[in-house]
Amino acid sequence: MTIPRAAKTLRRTRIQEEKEERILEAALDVFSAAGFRGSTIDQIAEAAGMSKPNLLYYFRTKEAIHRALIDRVLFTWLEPLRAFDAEGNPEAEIRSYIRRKLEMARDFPRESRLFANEILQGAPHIEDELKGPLKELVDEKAEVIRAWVRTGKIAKCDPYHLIFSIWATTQHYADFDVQVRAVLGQNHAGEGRFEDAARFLEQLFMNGLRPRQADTAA
Amino acid sequence: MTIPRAAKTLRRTRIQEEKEERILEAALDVFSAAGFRGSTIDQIAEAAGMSKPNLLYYFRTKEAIHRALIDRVLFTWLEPLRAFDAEGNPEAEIRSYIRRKLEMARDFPRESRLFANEILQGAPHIEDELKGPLKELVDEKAEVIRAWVRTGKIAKCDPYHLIFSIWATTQHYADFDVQVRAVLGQNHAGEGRFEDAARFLEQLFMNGLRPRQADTAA
DNA sequence: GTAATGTTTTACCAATCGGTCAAATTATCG
DNA sequence: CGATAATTTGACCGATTGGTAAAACATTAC
Repeated sequence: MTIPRAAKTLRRTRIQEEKEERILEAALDVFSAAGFRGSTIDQIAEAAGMSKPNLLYYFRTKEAIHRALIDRVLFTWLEPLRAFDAEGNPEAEIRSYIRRKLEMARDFPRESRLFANEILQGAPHIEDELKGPLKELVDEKAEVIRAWVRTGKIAKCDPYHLIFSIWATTQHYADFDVQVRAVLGQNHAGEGRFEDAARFLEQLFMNGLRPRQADTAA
Repeated sequence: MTIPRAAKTLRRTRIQEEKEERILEAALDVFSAAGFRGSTIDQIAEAAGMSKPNLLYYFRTKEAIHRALIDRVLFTWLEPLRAFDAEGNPEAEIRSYIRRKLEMARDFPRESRLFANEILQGAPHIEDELKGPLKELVDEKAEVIRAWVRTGKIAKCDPYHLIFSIWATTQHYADFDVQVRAVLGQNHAGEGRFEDAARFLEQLFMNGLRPRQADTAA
């Protein structure tokens, strides 16, 4: 008598690990390109090179695949923000945060789109993660930035909106890639747009946040 | 013998105008919240308060609804960029462009999400609009910005990435609204976040783009 | 080897999808 | 009014959806 679902077994077999890996990889492709509702189990199964019932042997529902994928990707995704260091030089920290986020937009666009799709459609599956871990992390880093403002190391500004603007500008190059390509046209076809973007954004934020007379006075 | 489709009649009746209006309004609700593939005709029909066959009497396919909606919204959506004036004062023009875009994110979030969904998923229905009218408009305005840079009125920077960064930062407040709310939490619950964002972004871009010694020299 | 367990496939299901059809109903016009 | 055209409805269709059942097949442990 066989126990029907892989989840029931405590010890995971080699095959289980391999197949789950393949499924999550395929699911990232599909979910990031079409969102949760727009994706089908069949698409994921085909991308993973297995039959639908076979896939459902490893993940019982579409939601289970999605949840496993989110859980797996979220931690890595927040890595750059976590690396934001209170002790470091403000200018260098912000600059390297921008660079890291931009590198992630370039190297992991599917992950970016996965979250973008999810949030855009009201975050029905990750509301808790946003209000919990994410908020706490941002609150913590906002406090760091606020301290920098207090000590006059950067211009007076709202730390939350500073973080939002870095998220928005960097992730834009992953999430809205087709638009960026369409507007830039053939002449900027290569990956050069990421270097141009890095140059622009670093300049914008560095000059934009440099402390000015009025700040230290107040 | 009645001609089966509303589209066949040359003269549009009062009822046609009213119903098409209601359908497009409902479609904006549904498409902006779930994307094209994630939306169903039934959802739109229910939101419009009519039966599915009745809706299909006015628009023959789901794509036709979507197309009509895009056509209708796109022009208005580009209005702020079109208003960008070469003759005006650079600082004032950029500042008011940011303000206008932010107002649109606040007042027309559904329109913003409609396009965001579309572009995120590869822009399958608006590729032509991106590569055509949008690109041309951006090219034109980029030239204006480039002229400002040449005459030393603003800092040396890539005009395309400047435009992208304004799009990204302002639309962020519409497209990623749930995340912004989740992170800001209850204490910033009201609409105050838009004013805070406006203050932050104006400061960022004004200071970030102010011409510096090195620019005028080069 | 063989028995137990783990994996895959085939066939299937009910619900939902986009869309059609013809008949019934309502508005418009002379 | 009556006739004609415009609108609405309910019943329906084939395809696709998420998911299941059970048997066939493969692997592992002893």
